[in-house]
Amino acid sequence: MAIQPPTGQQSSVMREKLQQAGLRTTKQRLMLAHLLFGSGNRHVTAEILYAEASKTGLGVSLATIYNTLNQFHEAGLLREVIIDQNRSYFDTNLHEHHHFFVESDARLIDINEDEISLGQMPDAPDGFQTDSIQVVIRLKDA
Amino acid sequence: MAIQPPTGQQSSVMREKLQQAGLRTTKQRLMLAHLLFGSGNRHVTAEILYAEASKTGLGVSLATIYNTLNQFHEAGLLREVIIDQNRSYFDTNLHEHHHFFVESDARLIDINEDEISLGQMPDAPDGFQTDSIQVVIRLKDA
DNA sequence: GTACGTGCAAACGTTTTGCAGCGGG
DNA sequence: CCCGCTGCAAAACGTTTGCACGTAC
Repeated sequence: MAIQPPTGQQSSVMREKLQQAGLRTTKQRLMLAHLLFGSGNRHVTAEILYAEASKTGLGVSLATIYNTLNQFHEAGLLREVIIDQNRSYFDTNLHEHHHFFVESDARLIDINEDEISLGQMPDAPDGFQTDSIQVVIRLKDA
Repeated sequence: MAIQPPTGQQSSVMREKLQQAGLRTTKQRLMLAHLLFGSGNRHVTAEILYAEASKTGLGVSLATIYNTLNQFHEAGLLREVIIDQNRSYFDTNLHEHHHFFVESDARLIDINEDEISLGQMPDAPDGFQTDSIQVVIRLKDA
């Protein structure tokens, strides 16, 4: 096995992930992919990801963060969660699932699949089809 | 019975509504209340309401539209529906209910209460309590 | 009369865009 | 080598705010 480049062992995995999505494997995208997909499911805003990315040696501009999040989203690597008027959230968990939203600190929490079950859901009105079903449970401090 | 002011017969109804909410009955608020509550349940954005208000004789500034929507919301006369990243929706239907969202034209449609039933919903995590449960079914053109 | 509402314009925070230069394929 | 990506700054967008004036009570 070849010696890994300084960007870390995960590089080749992330490299493949980007290539499969039809995206060029630039330094910034590899680094962001590593932050996003390197450690389980995550919910990020541009601001959060920018803060993390800024801590790494590699510099990234906020514009690139936005561009990259949008590209990853279009490429199907991320889901968008519309839950807060003030910022966009992206979720690395691609399965249809639902969320708690803690209003006091703008934090998103996955609802465990076996804790929720939908009852009867309506058919889409004539001329439309259902794209997705999203359940949001807003939480306040007890 | 006294002769009604030129603002129309509904004025006294709206006047009471505002007074009960602890809001002063200004010309603008009465006009906006009439647009919002005068004809069944509605889903409005600031932009939509501004367009309608501008058509009436009475002038209103966009800032007043925003202020008024927020005040009505705080006073409990409107519900906020977070469903679109680009604009805030307000709903005159105060009951907990759910929505279709037509992505192609950013339109909100109420889901009839008897067409939907929730199954098992999770308890709020420790330290929190459920504030609201919102189901959004996103629609695309068939 | 006075506290609150309104209108305007300017400020705000988030997100997008135009463009010159860099770098992956 | 070329086209796409990056960074920066500027623009765009919906929304909020500061202040002078007007008005409900």
